[in-house]
Amino acid sequence: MARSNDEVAELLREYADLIAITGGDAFKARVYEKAARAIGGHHADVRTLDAEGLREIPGVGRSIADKVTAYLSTGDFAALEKLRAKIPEGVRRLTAVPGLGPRKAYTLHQELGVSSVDELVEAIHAERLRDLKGFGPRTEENILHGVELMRSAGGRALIDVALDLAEDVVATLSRIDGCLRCAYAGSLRRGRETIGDVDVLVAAEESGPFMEAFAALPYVSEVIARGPSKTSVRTDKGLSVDLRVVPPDSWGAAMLYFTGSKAHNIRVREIAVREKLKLSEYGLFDAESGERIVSRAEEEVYARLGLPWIPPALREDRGEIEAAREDALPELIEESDLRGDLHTHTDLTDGLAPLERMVAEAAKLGHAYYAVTDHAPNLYMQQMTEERILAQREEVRALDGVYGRRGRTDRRGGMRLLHGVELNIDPDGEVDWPAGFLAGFDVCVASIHSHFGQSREELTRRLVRACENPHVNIIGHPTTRILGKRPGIEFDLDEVFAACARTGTAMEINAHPNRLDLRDEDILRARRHGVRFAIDSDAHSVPDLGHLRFGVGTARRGWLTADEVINTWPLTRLRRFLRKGRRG
DNA sequence: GCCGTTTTCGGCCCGACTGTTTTCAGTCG
Repeated sequence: MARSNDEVAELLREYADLIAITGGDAFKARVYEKAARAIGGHHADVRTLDAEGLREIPGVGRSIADKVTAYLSTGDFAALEKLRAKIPEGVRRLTAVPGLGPRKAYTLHQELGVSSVDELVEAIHAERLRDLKGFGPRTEENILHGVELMRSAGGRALIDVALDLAEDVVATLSRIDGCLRCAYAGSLRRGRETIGDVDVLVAAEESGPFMEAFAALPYVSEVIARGPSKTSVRTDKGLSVDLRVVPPDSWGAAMLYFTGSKAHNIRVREIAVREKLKLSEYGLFDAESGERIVSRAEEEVYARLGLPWIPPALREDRGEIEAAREDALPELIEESDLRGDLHTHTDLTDGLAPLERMVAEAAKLGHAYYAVTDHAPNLYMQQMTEERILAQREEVRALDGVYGRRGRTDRRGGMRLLHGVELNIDPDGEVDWPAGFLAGFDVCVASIHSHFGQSREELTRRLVRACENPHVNIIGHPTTRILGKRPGIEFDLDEVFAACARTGTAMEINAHPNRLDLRDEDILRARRHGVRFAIDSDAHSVPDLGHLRFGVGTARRGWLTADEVINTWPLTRLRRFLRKGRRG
C-alpha cells in the first residue's frame, strides 16, 4: 500500500492548494508544495522519523515537522481542517482542470457559488462567467476544453495508483485460510496506461470469508454490490474494485475471461465455436454434450484451441491471435532485461535527491550503467550553466571510479556512470549548446518542453531536426503528453520515426506513470520503421527510479523485444550506438 | 513557512504565454 510518505505528501499538497485558493501567502503555499514533494520523494519512511529527523528533509522546518509528527501520532491536521471547512472539496478539484488555477477557482466559488466541475460546466453554458472580471469568451472556451480533456481520461486512475491498490488487496486476501490462488486481472494485468476499475480473482471453495474481508478493507468507502460470487466496492482512492471468487477448477478460464480485452475474448471464443466448443469464465466446454474439457489454467485453454499462451500485454486483438497461430509471438522484453537507466535528474536541477544518493539507490537496483541527465540552460527556471554541469561531470567521474570498479556478487559486476544532459528542443529544432560542448557528454536526451501549439508541419520539422543533430541520442517524452492533463503534440509520426531510424536516434519510452510516452500504439508503429527505444525512468527522486517497470509494461504492449531497447544492451554496444556514427 | 558565503530579516528557480486588459493577473513549466 502507499507509503506514509505519499499520504503525508498528499495532505501537504492539499494544504498548499487551499492556501493558494484562499489567497493566502503564495510563498507559504509554495513552501508546503515543496515540502510535499520532498517528503514524497524521500527515501526513508516518515513514520520512522521523529521531528528532528523530519527537519533534515530539505524544505521541512519546525512548523511542518511538528504538523507531520502530530498527524502521524494523532491523525489530526488542524490547520488543514480549518481550511477544508471553508472550501468545499469540489473547488479544489476545479484546479485540476487545465487552464483553471487557484485564483479563478476561488473567484468562481465566491462569485457564482460554483463548487464542482458539473456546476462549472453549467455556469459556462448559462453564460454566467463572462460577467466576471478577468473572464471572457476565450476563457470559457479554454475551460470547457480543459474539462473535456479531463473527462476523456474518464475518471480512470494512473497505473501506479491502481497497481498499489490491487497489490494490497491481493496480499490481504492471499492470507485468508482457504485461498488457493489470488491475482488481479483486467486492464491492470494487461498493463494499460490508465485503469477504470480493478478486478481481483480468488480461487477458493468457500467465498464467504473473502467477501467479508474484502468489504471490510480500510479504504473501502462504499459497498456497491455484494453476492456469493462477486462483490464490488468503491475505495477512497476513487477507484472501484471487483472481487470474484471462483471454484479452483475454473481458475484458468476465469483469469482468461476477466483479463480481457473484450476484443481478444471475442476472437478466442470464435475459435472455440469453430471447434464446436464453448468458452466461458467457467471453462472450455464441448458445445454438444456440455462436458467441461479444460479450465484450470490459461495455458490449457489456449492449448486446446491450438494456441500458445498469449501474454496479457498483447491481448488487444491487434494481431496477437494471428501471430500466435503462426507461432510468431514476439519474445517480449522483461524488466530483468534492462541493464540501466538513461534519463534521470538530481537536485542540481529539479530533482529532489543529490547525485550520490541517486547513484547509490540506482546501484541497489542492480543496474550495469546509469546516466545522469540534468536539464540544460534553456529551461530557464533550472538555472543551469556550463560551469555547473562541468562540475557535476567531475563528481560523476569520481563516483564512476567508485561504483564502476566495485565487485558485485551478481553476474553484472559494478555500475558504470554516464554523464549526460536533457537538452531542450527549441521551436526551430535547435538545442542548448553548440556541438563542441555537446561532444563532451556520454549521452544527450533532447525533449520538447514548450511551444506545444506549433503546427503539425512545424513540430515534425522540429523533431526531425533534433534527430539530425549528431549529438542527440534520445528523444525524451516524444509527445509531451501528461495523462488527463495535456494531450500530446501532433506531428507526422512516420516521418519522425523514419528520421529516428535513419539517424540512429532512439525514441524514449518515458516510464513515469503520468507520461508513458511513447504510448503503446505509437511504439507498434515506430518499430515498423526499425526505430530503437530507450526505456527511462526520468526519475526526479529515489522512489521514481522504480517506475521503469511501467515503461517495460508499455514496451510489452508495443510488442517490443529486448533487442529493440538500447538500455538492455551491454555497455560497449550501447556506447557504439551513442556515438551515432561520429568518430571518437 | 523555510533558509542563510546577505545569518534572525528579507528574500523566495524565472520567463513565456494567454486573455484580459490598455498595464496586468493568472497559469504553466
